[in-house]
Amino acid sequence: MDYNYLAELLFPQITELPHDVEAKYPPRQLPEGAKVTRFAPSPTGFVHFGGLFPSTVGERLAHQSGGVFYLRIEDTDAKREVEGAAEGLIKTLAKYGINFDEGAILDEDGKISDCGNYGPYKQSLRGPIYQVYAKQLVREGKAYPCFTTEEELDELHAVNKKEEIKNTDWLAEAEAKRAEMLARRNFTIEEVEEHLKAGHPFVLRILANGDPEKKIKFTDLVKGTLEIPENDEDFVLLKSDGIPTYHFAHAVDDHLMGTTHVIRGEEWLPSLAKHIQLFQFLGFKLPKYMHIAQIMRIDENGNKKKLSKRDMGANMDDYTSMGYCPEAVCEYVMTLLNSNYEEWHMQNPDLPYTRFPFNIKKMSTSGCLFDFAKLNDVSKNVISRMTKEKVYELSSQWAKDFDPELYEQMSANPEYTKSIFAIGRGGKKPRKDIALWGDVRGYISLFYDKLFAVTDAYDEKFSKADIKLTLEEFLKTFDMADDSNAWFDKIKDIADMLGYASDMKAYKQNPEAYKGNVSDISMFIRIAVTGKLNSPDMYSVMQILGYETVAKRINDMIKSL
RNA sequence: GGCCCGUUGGUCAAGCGGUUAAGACACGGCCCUUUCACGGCUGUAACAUGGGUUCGAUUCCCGUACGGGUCACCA
Repeated sequence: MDYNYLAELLFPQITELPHDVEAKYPPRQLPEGAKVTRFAPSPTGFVHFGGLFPSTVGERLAHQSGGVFYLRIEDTDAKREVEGAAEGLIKTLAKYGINFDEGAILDEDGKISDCGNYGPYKQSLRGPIYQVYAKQLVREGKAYPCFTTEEELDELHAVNKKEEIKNTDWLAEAEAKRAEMLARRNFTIEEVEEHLKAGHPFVLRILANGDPEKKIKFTDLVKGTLEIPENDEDFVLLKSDGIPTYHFAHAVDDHLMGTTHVIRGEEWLPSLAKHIQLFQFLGFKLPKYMHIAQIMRIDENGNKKKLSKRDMGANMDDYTSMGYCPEAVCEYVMTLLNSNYEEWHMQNPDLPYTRFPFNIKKMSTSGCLFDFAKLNDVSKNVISRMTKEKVYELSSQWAKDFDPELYEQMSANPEYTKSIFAIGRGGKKPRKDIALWGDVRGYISLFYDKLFAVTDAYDEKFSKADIKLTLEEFLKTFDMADDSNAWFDKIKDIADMLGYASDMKAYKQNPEAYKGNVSDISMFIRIAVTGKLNSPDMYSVMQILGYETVAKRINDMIKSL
């Protein structure tokens, strides 16, 4: 077979040779040890929590080593592409500190444009480049055209749709595939010419030379040493529209763009043998690989499943609407990525996570479950460290978009709102009431007449007369000028007067001697003033509310009793 | 079904041939405390399983079970 002739037949329009292309992509001039990584999403929707993992790893590794982190858009499947997804992806990623040095970026108009010398960074714009290498592979007898249509393949295998794959007769399927592959390899130049003359589309397949009985020893930076069977499948390089498949694009792009470390999910492990073979055929140096474990969820049967699109917590945009700080999410991601992150953070509570020495060796090899409880804990700590100004700024920003009623109240008097956030803030042991901005309403609504409501009721074991008396007595002597001790002494006086213990120690020694204790008296007042059984320090609350409001709420309660 | 990967408390996980098998989250108790939150102390709870190798295996090897991934002109 005259492969040169075949190559001309298939790609008459391609005149460049691989070395012409190589000349346009000179090796990068980077310091020793600098890593070049990339994030390469396909623009098919929102950023997925699972996508945050490889992108965070890539970003950290590149920037920690003085290397380059770039974005490549893998838009080789027009059918699945979603309008505007790439733009959304970039914006969301930026929110989580994933910033690119190079690649597809947003210009001032919010449109995608290229930045850097190794582009284009959108695969749909790189068609001719792939074809140069495709043609070369044909010349070398390492790839061949296949005119079998998709429909014919479907018929041949009867089943190859995802849903039906479980019920497949696997042995028969394997034999059929084998036979078909051997048959399609036996073509003549004349047949090819006929097909082309008739205008039939073709896909370009690799001529696999692997023996699955033989194993390749391979070292993955996360998974360690792996043994995988050689590839013997004539997988598709170029689809019938001339656009490459992931496999081919991966080899050509990562080679040309100088990627040193390929970071991707472990779902790619099964196709690794294909990639190794391709790099070999193409004469490219294999990059280092890191296959990172998937994030899991629990399904209705209690089994772990890969966290996927529809799942709670998958869509990063949901974190924004729920009101999680990106910083908290990033920290949570770090705790999952590097097990010693928390320890480091305890020793360096004031340093941002970007200062943490991220270490590949500390990465887990098995998939972990997504845990909202842990995220909330991390998040509470992050927010508790913020100043009241910061909390006001971020929470009102959130409320503006997601809780307009709350926003209206908060922003009407920013200083007032900040004073609420000041309660128990600062110092060594700050309050941790807020995990996400969605918690803010519940925490501060009592401070706004429009949002205030009495939601907790008095326990029926207390007499209404006592409650009423407490409220009346409190109001008689309530003075905004009192300090917290004087203020509380007055409450103690009421307790004594009504036969409730004002001294907790005395009460504990002899509870039968009293109707209750000062905490009950406090509670009588608390429900009237805050509407709830639990609240932040009541003295502080009253100081913020002011005399008028406190008095009004107490009087309202007295009337309702 | 083939191939690949994985398996330490409910969750995230230290460990890398000899440990009372860390820590964090969650949960329970106690203390502090006018409630809550914070903080302090404390408790329950784990090496999937069977064989080897070894003086000794959570750690190394093999099998089994279980879980996950993948088997497209999708990435």
